[in-house]
Amino acid sequence: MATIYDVARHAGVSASTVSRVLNGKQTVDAQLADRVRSAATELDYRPNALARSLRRSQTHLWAVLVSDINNPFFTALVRGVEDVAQQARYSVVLCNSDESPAKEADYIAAILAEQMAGVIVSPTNQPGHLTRLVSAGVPIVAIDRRAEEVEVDTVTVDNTSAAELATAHLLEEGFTRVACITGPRGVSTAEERLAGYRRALRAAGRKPDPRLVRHTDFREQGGYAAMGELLDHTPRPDAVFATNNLLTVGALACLVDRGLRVPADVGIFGFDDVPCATLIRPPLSTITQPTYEIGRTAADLLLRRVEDPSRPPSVTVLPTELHVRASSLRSRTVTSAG
Amino acid sequence: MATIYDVARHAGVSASTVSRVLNGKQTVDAQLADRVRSAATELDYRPNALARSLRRSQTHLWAVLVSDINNPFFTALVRGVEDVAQQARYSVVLCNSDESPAKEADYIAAILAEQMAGVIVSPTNQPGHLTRLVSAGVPIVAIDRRAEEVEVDTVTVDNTSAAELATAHLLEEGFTRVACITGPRGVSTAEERLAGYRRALRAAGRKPDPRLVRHTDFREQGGYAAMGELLDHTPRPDAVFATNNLLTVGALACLVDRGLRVPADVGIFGFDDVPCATLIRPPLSTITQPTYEIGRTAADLLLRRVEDPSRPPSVTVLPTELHVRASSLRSRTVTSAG
DNA sequence: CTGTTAGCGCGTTCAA
DNA sequence: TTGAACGCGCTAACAG
Repeated sequence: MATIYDVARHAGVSASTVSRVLNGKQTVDAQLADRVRSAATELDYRPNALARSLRRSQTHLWAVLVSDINNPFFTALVRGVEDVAQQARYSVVLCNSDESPAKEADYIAAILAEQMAGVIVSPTNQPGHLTRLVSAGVPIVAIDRRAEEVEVDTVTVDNTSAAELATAHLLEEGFTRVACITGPRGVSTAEERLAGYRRALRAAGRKPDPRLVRHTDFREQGGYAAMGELLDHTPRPDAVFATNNLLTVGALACLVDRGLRVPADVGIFGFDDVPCATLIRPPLSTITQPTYEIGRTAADLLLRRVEDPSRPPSVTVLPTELHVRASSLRSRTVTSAG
Repeated sequence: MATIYDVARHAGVSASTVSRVLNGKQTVDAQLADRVRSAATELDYRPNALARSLRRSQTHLWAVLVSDINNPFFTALVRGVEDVAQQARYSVVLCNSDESPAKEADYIAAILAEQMAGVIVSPTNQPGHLTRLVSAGVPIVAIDRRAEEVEVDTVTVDNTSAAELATAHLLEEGFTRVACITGPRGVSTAEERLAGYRRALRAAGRKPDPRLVRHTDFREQGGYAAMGELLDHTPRPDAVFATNNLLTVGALACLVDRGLRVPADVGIFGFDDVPCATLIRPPLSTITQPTYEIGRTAADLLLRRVEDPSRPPSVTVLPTELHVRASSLRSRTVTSAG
């Protein structure tokens, strides 16, 4: 690999001049600049990012640290991040903590060690993890979940209201024993969506029944098991609100395996888009989030923060959409909305 | 951030001694080593990976460069890579070329600039792309698709035979106008699976009809459009073999939208696991690949190549599984296999 | 406007 | 066994 000195020699100038030209400093004679540029292309010169970063103590790498790489919600979001990043000449790398605090810690160490220029993260809220990044001055934007301990830019949706709407819809449809399968305690999305579920029940004059609530990990397997438990106990639910796409799929799979009909035996309402939603019968009622926009917005915030690290942290709440389809309709014709 | 000099001062030794201790060189007095280690933990010293990499001209970052981050085949595979990488103390970052040669070029430039320690790639086979990595001496393993131009370690499956089996099954079921929806020309998986389809037809004494073959991009939208075209032309297929999961989903969505029954009107056989496969009715017949194993194997090969760059490139062919389900069964009861 | 000099933080010679 | 000196490739002071 050619270094900046090779280019300098080739163009008959000093290394600093090469550096200036290649970094677009306007204080170089036009003719010299041309010589430098042609020397650079001739030698196929590519600046050593390591050396540059060491000098500037900053890279042009952004990390997107997600809790589950197999969740299409997160991968869809990456697209939005990439589009913004590319325009600002950053590269985006995806890191998968796999819901494991240890892996998250490893990646945070790597992000720190590699001095990455910014991080977009769906926090697992392990004590100290994000603090480490913040105190190192790494620009951070939290997505999906709220970060605890630290105040950072956040892009999220109104989980509580969306969950309330979905649950209210089930109640209005005439379901009387509406269960909720939600994620781990302490994860803000799991808590907020559960809170919305409870609020809807209270608003309808019902008392939330703790026996109808299950906490589990945000995985298909978790949804499957939780649904099974709910069906095996009293009161047996006649509808279920699942607070994430994987939970929805798992719950549905459980219902199918037990030969229960949806929505005749059990109604179901899901959160997030489900892969192949159009192919699943009956069509699933879901709350959807603007995944691409979440990614874009987070990336925009990251850019602004890189420019001005002192700006006060902001919280952006993006709108959700309620899609009522057949899976949540009691004894009515199938309609479609949203 | 504390530097190696801070630690040295704190421990009353020189920076070189600190370096030696922290890199496990055995030539340091035990007592001194202890002092160094406690000084390091006390200052929460974390080596600057940039400086270290600049010096060693190598990072501890692996890149997995895939053509579609939304394809679960690729994200599932990453898990296998991660497990191997973690044990060898590498971090894995995922880069999404999004089937765009320009983006792939950008990421390759970044990989080169950041001097990443290794790359696992599903090549788009753009002229020069991989060559650039190879000539820079970056260890590479190709997955899914074969790399052209360059000879590199490759992990793949026997696409031709698997496709032949699937197509033969459709023919044996009595389908007479079996179509094939495959990926872009020049992509080895698309070509090989198409070749297997043709081989099965010939083996059954049929002449492959070019009007029943469609090339498109490996996207759901592509599968949808291709299926639509096939249905709008003569001869109208009574079965379709789709050579990738997204194509399968797209084709199926098209059939559903047109009110066609599967498999009564049109039979379907897919390649790769389809998300939510268990929830789709009728259950889909598919060829599945050992995604996790592909990731593990590729990572193992990468490790070996890092250790011994001179080792001759190898090709690992992993087994596929044929899962015959209802979508490909003509006038028979629904059974399940595999 | 240009070149010389210095140093980012580390690992690795070379002497001692 | 240890420390001093050097350089990885680059950018940012400082002079000229």
